Amino acid sequence: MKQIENSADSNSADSSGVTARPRAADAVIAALEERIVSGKLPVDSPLPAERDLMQQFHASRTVVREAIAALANRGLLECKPRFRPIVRKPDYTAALQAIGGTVGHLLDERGGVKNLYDSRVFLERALVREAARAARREDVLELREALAVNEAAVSDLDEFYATDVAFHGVLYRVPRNPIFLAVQQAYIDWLSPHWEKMPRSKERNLVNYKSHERIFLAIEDRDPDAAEQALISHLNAAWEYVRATFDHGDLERQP
Amino acid sequence: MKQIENSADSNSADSSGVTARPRAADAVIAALEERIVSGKLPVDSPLPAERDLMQQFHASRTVVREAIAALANRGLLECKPRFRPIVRKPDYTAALQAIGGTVGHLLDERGGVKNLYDSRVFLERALVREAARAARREDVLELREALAVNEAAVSDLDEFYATDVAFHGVLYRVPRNPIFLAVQQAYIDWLSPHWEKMPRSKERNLVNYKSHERIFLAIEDRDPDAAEQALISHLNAAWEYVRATFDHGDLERQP
DNA sequence: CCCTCTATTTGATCGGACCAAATTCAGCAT
DNA sequence: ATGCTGAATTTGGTCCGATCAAATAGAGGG
Repeated sequence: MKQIENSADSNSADSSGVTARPRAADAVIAALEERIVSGKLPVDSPLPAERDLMQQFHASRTVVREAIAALANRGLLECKPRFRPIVRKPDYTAALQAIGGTVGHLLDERGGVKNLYDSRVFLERALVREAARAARREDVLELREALAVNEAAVSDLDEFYATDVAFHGVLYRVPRNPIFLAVQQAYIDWLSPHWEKMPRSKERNLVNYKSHERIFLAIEDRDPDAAEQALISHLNAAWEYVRATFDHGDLERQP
Repeated sequence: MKQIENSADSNSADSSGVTARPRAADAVIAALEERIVSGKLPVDSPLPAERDLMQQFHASRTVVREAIAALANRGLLECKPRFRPIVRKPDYTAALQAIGGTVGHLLDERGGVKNLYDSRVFLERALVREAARAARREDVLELREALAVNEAAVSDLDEFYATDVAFHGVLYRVPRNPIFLAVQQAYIDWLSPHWEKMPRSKERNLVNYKSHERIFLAIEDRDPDAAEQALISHLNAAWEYVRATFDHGDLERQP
């Protein structure tokens, strides 16, 4: 049983004690949300026509439409401009992608990129430590394989980045927590636009590959400290490279 | 200069090569977004009336309204039901709060809480290591202070949780990266609802305080390994406690 | 049975209208 | 002049009906 459940969209901020009269759309939103999460509306299936929904909910087209928009923004519906909205159940990856726009603005501020990159370094430090400590045999094998693919792509300026990402991706998979997968995807989505304008070169790729190799060897050796050190060197060097390439003010840290 | 910049809401998924004809609202959205980020519309000030906007943008009320809804969902506007939308510039904290609803659903799935909690443990392990390695004098002082406050609240069943959060909060502040502050807030927002139904007791508080003390001492000693161990014991014990208290299926991990 | 062309459905947008709450502001009391 | 009260006006929330163009379904031909 739903009680009040106001706030059609993300923001509620009910500072006043009294809950403002909920908008009519909120009821439709809640009803549709229930139908979606309960499975009455199957995932990946199209939503009924708007004119149907307004009859079912005894509501005007306006509120139905508003509800659809709200649910779309929450990720429960995916609507392409002139097509039927598709029912979706967002996972962590989708959730983080949903705030990509906001994060994009934050990255434009001074030190925005640095902040995000620092957090990535911080997380990956912990990831390599964990990998060195607790990676399963299969993880190590996967990492070795990713490393080999990475080496093979050193001369391929277009492919190397992908294999680079894939190598790091193995690290994110070790804890076997879907949250980390989503976080890596978020880092890729948000950081790579700022990375791709960086000039690529075979020499640079070789340096990066060597770093990956050091990281892998440390993990294989079950040496968390060495792995963390290798990772730090690797990512710091990469940062310094882009910083040297085009030093905008937006690279400095903003505390 | 904006080029096309379609997709009013979060989801774009432009799998087809051709960008679908953007909706009329998208133009208004882009225009308003520009005015907001550029500061033409001052933060914390109310948006012009809808009827004004429809004249300014030469658009119908429908699209203006839709644009407002979209921007609200992006966090650039904060609208209370019958009031003027307020211009906002969301930070990382607001961005994460915006996906609270989605995460809420993910937490209801089997192992959802466990996944999130595990990620928290993982992050805080890295945080205490970092604190032990690089905390400034002022950080240590702050931590000591937070510890003292925590101890003083052992008998106060209502206050202890707050001081507990505050103690951990100091750890999140050490890297001086606003992202971590936002992440902690997210953990609090998303996890505490699942925590608060846990019975509180002075004995339990004392145990937790002792754990905090061990963590603090290890940090003060500049011993990352000990700090990490203490943190792990602390959070694992806390988890086992809730697990023992009410073992729902939704606690097991979902890989 | 598959492809094509037409008829229908449906999403997007518009314009107008109504209501109730919010805001403004004039007028009155202190 | 200052502050308070209530009416007048503004404004957001909601509904209705209509139009248009694209999407979809269905009929007809190869």
